[in-house]
Amino acid sequence: MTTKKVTLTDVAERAGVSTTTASYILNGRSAEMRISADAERRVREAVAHLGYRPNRNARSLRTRTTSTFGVISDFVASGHFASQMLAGASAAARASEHLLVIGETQGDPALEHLLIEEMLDRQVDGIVYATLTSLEVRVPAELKRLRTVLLNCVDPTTNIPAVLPDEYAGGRTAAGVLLDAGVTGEIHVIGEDPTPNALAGPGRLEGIRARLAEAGRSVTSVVPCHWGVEDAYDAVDAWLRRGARPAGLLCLNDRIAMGTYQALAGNGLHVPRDVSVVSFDGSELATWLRPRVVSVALPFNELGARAVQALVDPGWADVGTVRLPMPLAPGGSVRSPAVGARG
Amino acid sequence: MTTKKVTLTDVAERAGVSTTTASYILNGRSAEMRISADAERRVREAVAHLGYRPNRNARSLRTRTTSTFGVISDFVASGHFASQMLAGASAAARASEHLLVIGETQGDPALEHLLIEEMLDRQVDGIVYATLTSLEVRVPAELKRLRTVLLNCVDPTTNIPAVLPDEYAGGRTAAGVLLDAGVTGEIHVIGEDPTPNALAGPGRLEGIRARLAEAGRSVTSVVPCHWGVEDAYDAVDAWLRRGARPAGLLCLNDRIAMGTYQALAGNGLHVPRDVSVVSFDGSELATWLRPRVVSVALPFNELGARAVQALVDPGWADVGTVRLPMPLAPGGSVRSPAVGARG
DNA sequence: CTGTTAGCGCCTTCAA
DNA sequence: TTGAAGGCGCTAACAG
Repeated sequence: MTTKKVTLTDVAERAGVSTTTASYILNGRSAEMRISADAERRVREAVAHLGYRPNRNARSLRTRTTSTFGVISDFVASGHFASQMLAGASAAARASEHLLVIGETQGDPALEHLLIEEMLDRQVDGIVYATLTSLEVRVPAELKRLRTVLLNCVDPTTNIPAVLPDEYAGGRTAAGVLLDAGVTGEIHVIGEDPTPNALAGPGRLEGIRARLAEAGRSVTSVVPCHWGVEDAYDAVDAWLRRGARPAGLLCLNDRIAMGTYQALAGNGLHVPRDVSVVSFDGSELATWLRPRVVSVALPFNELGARAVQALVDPGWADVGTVRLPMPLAPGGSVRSPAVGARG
Repeated sequence: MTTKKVTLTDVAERAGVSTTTASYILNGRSAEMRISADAERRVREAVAHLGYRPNRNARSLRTRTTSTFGVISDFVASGHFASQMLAGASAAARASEHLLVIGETQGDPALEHLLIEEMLDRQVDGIVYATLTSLEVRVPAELKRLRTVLLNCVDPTTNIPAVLPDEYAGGRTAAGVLLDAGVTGEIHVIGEDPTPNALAGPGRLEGIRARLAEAGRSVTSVVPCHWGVEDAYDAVDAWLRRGARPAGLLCLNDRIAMGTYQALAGNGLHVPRDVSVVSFDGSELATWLRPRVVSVALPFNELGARAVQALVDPGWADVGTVRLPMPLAPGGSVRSPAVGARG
């Protein structure tokens, strides 16, 4: 039973109507066109019997719309981040009957250009331009002529809609956790973002500073280190050996938190008894530490979903820059008044 | 300068030739058709000048091929695994001028069915059916009528080509590391795969057993636990408290290794001085542990790439089941003769 | 209410 | 070596 291609014509024939009528019915315009109930019944029967499926390609040629969005991102691979954005985007796309075609540029502008063209050739209805980490970017010129939404990045030179996490508010949240817990000793920040054009680190730090200032406190020091586990371990270990005695630590991401945990343990310091720790990202890693580290989470799923929604939005052009809140993932890494959950 | 849609006709007109000629030239058939060098030059000039790009949709309607593959997977989101497969697949797709359209089923058969139909409606040239973890599956019937390749799963009831990691060989590798290092005491396995139809755990265990048997050794015990960090911690901690004194530990994945590390540390056991540890997956997590745990890696990128290559392969139907080797990711978790790298 | 007709943009047979 | 013409499957004026 090699299912032959069934066309609208076949359906119309079997139902004894014209393709026009069949087309109207299948596009839900039977009421509008006042198609007879009987014709409709016959067409639907034919569709079911023949197993007819419309050829979207042919339809697209006519309608100039493909129900497909393109997603251009620098890295689809690294960590569960980009992929969670994809998952959110994918779900949102389905909600509006779209499919996603993806392209990974690996940060290569030439490849990026190529992929964008490929997508345009396929007549995608819009493009989500995403970066793995929050970045200030200059989008390729061709995107400016299209229905585009930036995901996890912004281009200050254009007013293309953009969706990204509210890092500043996240920073405030993190600092607030320490304050609410009554941490009175020194509060330090671990990790300074070395990536050029990165938005996360500066935003978080700014939020932290602002919140502390409101309480008449301040960041005692910022320990610089790259955002990797080993980097953080090395930096924090050296720092502790030099005699640092922090009461609260704000790690700018979960990998830093992990390295920090290792360094604290190595120096006989216990979390949260001796030191309270709050982190950022809210990745799985945060839940793997003992005790689980309180982490201000990146809402990746929502980011992806929101970006696609912006693409679908009739008011797309005026969406502007959307900043999504970073929810708090609970843990046992902060002393006293508690932020719930198992440690 | 709102770039108007430029068609082949426009190009032909400007070049002073027929669309036929232009089409031949743009499809690289000018030699075959013995088109005059001058006509070719003029057409290329017109293309460049007009910024012409072929409408692949229109082309597809004619050629019945879309240069697009579909990827159906249960979870695109969870961890960096599926996404690495995607990255590999994406790169391989580009190599053969294809783009990927993705669909995440979340394990829901109804949704799966829907997504497959959506892809078929868009006339994809083939479908990669992927699972996040190695699984024995029953593929939906409709896929059997298509150019499909299974990724990270197999369906023993069909002979659809499949690409997955060679877990058995991986198990042998892991056991070999311990043997080569001269570990003479008890060797235990941590983690027994509770997932029904899972392939990874059983395959790895079988390989481990086989390799040890060859050396006249055997697995002293298999400590059962779910494949999560906390599960492993709890199980291993309790087990150690009961007096276990392992010399070598084979953790069935990296998360288990992490929990195991925590439990060992909590019981005053040092890696690798007191216990040698080897793990599976080769995820980033493996590199974050101190010392870095030796891990038999899942070649996710290659898996994805190979799957797409199989789809492109003219001999697709006869690809059969491909098992890719699991390379060893070095670390400092095994005593003596060393497996290179920083700990 | 339904059918006729004309493309969407491209490829390709056939004839010149 | 090139051009004219038909059609892929579908939608949408425009008649009836």
